[in-house]
Amino acid sequence: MEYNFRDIEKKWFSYWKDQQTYKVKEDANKKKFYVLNMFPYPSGAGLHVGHPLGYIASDIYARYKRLQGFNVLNPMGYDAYGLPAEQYAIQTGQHPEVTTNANIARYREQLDKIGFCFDWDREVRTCDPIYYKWTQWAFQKMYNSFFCNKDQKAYPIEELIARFEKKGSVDLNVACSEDILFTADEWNSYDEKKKSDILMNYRIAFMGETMVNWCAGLGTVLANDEVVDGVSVRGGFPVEQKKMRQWCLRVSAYSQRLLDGLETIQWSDSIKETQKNWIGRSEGTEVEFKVWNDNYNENEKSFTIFTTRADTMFGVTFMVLAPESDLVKELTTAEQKEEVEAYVKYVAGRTERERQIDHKVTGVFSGSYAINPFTGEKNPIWISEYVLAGYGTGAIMAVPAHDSRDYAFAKHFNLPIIPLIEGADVSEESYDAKEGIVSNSPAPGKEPMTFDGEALILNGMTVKEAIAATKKFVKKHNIGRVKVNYRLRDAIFSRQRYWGEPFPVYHKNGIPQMIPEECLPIELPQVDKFLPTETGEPPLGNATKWAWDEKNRQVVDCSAIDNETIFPLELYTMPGFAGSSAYYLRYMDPKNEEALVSKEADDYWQNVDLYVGGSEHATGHLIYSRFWCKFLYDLGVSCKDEPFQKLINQGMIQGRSNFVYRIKDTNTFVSLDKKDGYDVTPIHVDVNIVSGDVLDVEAFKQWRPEYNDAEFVLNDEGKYVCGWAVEKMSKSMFNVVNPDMIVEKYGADTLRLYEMFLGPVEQSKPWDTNGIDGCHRFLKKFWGLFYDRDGNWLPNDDQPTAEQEKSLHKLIKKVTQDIEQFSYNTSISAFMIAVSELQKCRSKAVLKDLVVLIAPFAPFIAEELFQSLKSLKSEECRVKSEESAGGSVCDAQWPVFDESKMKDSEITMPVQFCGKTRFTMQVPADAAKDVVEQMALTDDRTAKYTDGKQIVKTIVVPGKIINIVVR
RNA sequence: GCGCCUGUGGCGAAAUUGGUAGACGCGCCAGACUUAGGAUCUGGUGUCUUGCGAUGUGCAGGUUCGAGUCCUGUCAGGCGCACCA
Repeated sequence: MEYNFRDIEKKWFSYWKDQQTYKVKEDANKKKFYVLNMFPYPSGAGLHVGHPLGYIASDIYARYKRLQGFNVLNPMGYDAYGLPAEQYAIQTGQHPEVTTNANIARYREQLDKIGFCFDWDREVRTCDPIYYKWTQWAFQKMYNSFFCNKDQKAYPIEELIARFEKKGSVDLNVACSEDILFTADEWNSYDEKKKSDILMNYRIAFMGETMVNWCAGLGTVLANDEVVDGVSVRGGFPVEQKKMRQWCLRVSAYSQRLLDGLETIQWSDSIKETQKNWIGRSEGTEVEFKVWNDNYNENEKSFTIFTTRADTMFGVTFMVLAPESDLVKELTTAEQKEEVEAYVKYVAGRTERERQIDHKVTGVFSGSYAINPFTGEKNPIWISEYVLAGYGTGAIMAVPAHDSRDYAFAKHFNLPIIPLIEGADVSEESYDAKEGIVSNSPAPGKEPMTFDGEALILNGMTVKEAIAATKKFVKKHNIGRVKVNYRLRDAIFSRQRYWGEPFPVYHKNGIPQMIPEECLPIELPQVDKFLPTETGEPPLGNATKWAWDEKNRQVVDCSAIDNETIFPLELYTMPGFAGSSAYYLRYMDPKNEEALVSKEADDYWQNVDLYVGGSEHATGHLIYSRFWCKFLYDLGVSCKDEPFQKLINQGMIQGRSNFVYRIKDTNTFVSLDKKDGYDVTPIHVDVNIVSGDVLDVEAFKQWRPEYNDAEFVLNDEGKYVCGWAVEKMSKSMFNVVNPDMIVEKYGADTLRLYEMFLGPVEQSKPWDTNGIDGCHRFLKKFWGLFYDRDGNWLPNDDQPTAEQEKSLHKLIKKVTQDIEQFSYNTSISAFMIAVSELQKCRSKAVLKDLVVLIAPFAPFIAEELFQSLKSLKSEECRVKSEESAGGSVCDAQWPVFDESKMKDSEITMPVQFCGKTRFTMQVPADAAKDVVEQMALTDDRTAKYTDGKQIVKTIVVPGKIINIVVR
């Protein structure tokens, strides 16, 4: 009987659906395992063969874990909000919801064909009000929380208010946008608006006037990870820096926890490294410098700089302020005013992209000086764009001898350079390394400043020691403080778009107000246009029913706004990462209307054990999700403070394009191997009419009208061979391979097997349909173990031979190990070997284990054969319980590896040279004694064999002894 | 510039702790069965050499009885960060 994958796959797909085979419930008697894929954005193009790669990898693991007796949660859903649907809506007027739903339906259809064990009852969609209710809820919780630096934990904002009422902001150590000083009396005297403004400074979700990435092309602000090289990731539109009032999340508060958490999770080094860079922790020192100029006497005005090189205090020759710094205005003297203003204007006119690409040395003198606290010298204060306003204090001390940027600046403006490290030559370039012995600190013959009679002397110390000594000194004498800086910025949390979660916020007399929790969700209103309004408001400004009736607690028509009881609702929407940050929690309890996730479900499922997705989310989703999780952990909603325990980044599947070669100015196409000697133009040809790089000539003629009368120069075998290249998989290259077509031609099991056989899951590789026949043949051979060509059922009650047992157990060991390590390609190789070894095996017991082993990879064929084998007695089937005795292969038990079955004629023994064990080798058991005697004769290099030949190395493999004769 | 990763046949790739390099698959070659083969089966297939044999994991060294694997340098490709003080 033929392996009829079409009937088999159709049959078991409906069976699994009818039996709800993949439905999971919390079960205290079973250990849980949570497998998760990054949920897809349902784009209009549908799935190509690259998309399911990660899903297949995780599906195999999920099925394997289930066969091992775990209760496996393997859900799927859709990240349904996003720009493409909205852009499409703007162009066509089609509501994004309509396109999104159509795309989801298409995705689902494609996914269903591949045989995943998803529990679709748990599906979530980020655009579904019952889902985004909890996105809005989490936002409100963040709004009503602040972050205590000392405890490294979020608390309710009420606790902060209570503290303000008692003690004001004195000695406060909480995460904030800026330090604000006020007493309890002052606080209590403030009006509601003032209090609200101050609290915004501390809330975890807050509205702030910040520098944002404004993308005019998209009409919205973007987060830092959505901008690359000064242009938007989506669309590639230029992005400029602009100060705007936006909702933000105080992600930076969690910097240290985000960094520490990386130590507790099993992610790839490269992703961890990327996140570490993005968080950018740097330990340094803040030092106060007093200002000296015509306007200020000494001691009147000072400012703070941040440095990681406290050891270089004696090498400071000038100071630099960021052009955007508030200090610029204060420190510019009257005579420099004009020049400084011109410079600041010039810098403001430079785009982010320009600043990133060319690092011009520019700057202007402010007219003021700063007094170095250690030398007492007056250093000029300059203003330059190479100092960033957003990092540290926006002001630096410049040490040109030991910082390349300061060096370039000093050379350009002819400022002094003082070397501080013994033997450092700074005549050509700066010495940036943090190595060497400090000198010139203080310079010979110069008296350093004293503090309570004590002076800082660093000469003779190593750089490391000098940094430590300076830190200690600075702290002791209150000149500054030890400070840890992070590069991680707060996330801009609002977008000027339509197709996103609306904020559960209304504005009352300039003060944002939260919609009462019990009124959530606030649903996205209907609009007739998806573009910004004529007055420049975001698209939600087009909504007519978008006001909040405080008294009746409901959304009402905008025309009713009276600013007494009815107020306008927020016009911004949330960004894409809002809905994707905590979706993994929602899968645990997707229908709960009372909570994001119930205590019981959260306690049972905890967090994701295995997360599979692309590495491109390293600085986006994977940071935001960790932040969100930590916040929910502080809140007591999640019992884990890391969302994803183990992360696998599947590689990208690139396209493999095919080319035909048209002879210039003709409609004749020449085969690849004949093209030399012709002047040809390569033309992309649809890979779906090419098989094994051989063009289907007739299909090509039909492909495009202009090729109807094409002529061909074929090769000697009468074939047209195409050229090929690896490119991105895209429609325009005609190299998109659709999984449906593969399933139609070869079946889902073959597709699954082949995608895994292609190479390591984590590696990027081009899709090449050419090799797929090998996997399909393997499944046919596998089928052939059970049915002969005439359809006779082959398995019987024969006892397996020792050889067959060995083949099986070798396979069990290999496959089990490989799945644990995600080396699916090598386990498929092992299957191929095992199947050839077991060609003659008729033993049901062995064949049954084989079926269970293949089930994670090729579930359809496994189910079919398993059901056929059910004529076996249930204990032989090793089915776990009576009630599931008639059940699916999914409920079978993973075969147990038995070391004793592997034992045969070989043993492992150590080989010694000169009394030291050099290596181990496998030898026939009965020959062991013999070999020991032979090896006992060894000296440092040679071993003598009984026939008198000199041998340098003896490797014994099963059955034969290979001697390598010494040269 | 700094940090991380990867370099193995015509192709995708294997190779416990250093121990037969190239498993397995594709492709290719030969043969069998065929009217036929983009079906199936069998055998072969790193390179050079008629053969014996030599040689071979980007390149150059080193450690070792022994290196794809460890160390140093170097080249190439990829990724991340990037006036972050």
